[in-house]
Amino acid sequence: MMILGLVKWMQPVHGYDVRRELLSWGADKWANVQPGSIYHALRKLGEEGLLREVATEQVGVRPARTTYEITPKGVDEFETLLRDLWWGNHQTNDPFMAAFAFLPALPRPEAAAALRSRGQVLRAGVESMRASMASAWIRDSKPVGVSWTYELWIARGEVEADWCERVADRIEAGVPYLPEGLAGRDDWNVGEGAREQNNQS
Amino acid sequence: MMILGLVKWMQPVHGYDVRRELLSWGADKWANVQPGSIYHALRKLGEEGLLREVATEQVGVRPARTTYEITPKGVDEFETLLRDLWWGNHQTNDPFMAAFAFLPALPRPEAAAALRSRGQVLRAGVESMRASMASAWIRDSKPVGVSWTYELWIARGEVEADWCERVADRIEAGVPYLPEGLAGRDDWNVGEGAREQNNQS
DNA sequence: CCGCCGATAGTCAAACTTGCCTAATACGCT
DNA sequence: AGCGTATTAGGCAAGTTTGACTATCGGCGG
Repeated sequence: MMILGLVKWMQPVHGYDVRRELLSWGADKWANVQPGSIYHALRKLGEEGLLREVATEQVGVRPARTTYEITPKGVDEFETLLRDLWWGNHQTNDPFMAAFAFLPALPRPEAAAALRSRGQVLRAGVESMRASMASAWIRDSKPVGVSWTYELWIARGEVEADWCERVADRIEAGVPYLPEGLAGRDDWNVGEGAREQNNQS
Repeated sequence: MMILGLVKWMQPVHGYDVRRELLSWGADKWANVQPGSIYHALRKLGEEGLLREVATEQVGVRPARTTYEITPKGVDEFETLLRDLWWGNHQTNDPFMAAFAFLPALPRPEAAAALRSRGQVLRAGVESMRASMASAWIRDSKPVGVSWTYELWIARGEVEADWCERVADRIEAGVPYLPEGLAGRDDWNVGEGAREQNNQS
């Protein structure tokens, strides 16, 4: 969990602070940390002895907020986790790749169109990140790591947009989905008109 | 869920078949579908009326296996989901990016070394995929989509390896993590030797 | 002055995942 | 023939994640 890292960084914090920071990083998109998970995670880390409750102040009639702090054991665990992530190469799982596996399930024109659209969206994203990086706000008020992250996203985005267009070209050109010798229908008769056919495993 | 798609593709199937296919795709790595999830998913899809139980044959004393088939409603749902994934641009969430956000928590030499290592691992992966693509087995016995997928992974891998090396260079060159004007320590005094210090948020 | 809206903190039950377990048969090895 | 291991199917309880919800206060437009 990277909640641990945040607590370490912001030292005495309460859940809501963590939530805001996480959202400001847009971390709900690229880490799997939705706001709802935070409090549970904090409590669980507390039970494991990685965090320690520091105070439980109450301002007015608002819900009491509990402040947490990291313990030495927590620091240890955090560094272990961090090194794991930095050194290990964990496969990134991409929902689009999952969908792409079902390529033959879409009519060719639609598949090509979708890919082209995706390519454009990616390029737009790249442009917007370029603009962000050029802006003074990012350069002067955020850690440099942010820019470097953007750089990676830009590079990935460009490569992927190129790929989308290349594949779209092939699909439009009618490149067959299955190799010559292999039995099976080339497309999955999308929509209706599906009759029984022999599919031996 | 992409289980739905598999059932549609392999028509009457029982859970174990789905599991094997999924594993043979390596889908446990890039989709979030571990073998244990499959049966639950099948049952749930059945309850929702997207799948239909076809038979429950029992061979010998083995556990009975229930065979499923997709319903028209299921086909609809599948196509909706598929289009969603093809057209929408869902952010891929990458655990490494999460870890990279904590860059200053690692000593510079280690961070640089980790990045270089990562770069090499990525290049090795790229090479192995290149080899796979060149091999006849892939070309002649798998859908072309597989090769295209590999192509994307190769491109991504290369771009990312380049990035790793670029960033490692910068880290080694001692580029500061924080912009000039900003208060805060440059690194997070990793390891020991951490004494209390004034960390005003 | 009043009502509406957003920010503040956090809870909760439901849904989803996951790793591990069972239990019998087929198969290869000595 | 005896034995160990892999394969075949699938169950299950425990852990995680999530989206929706509560309830209040400060400020702002009308």
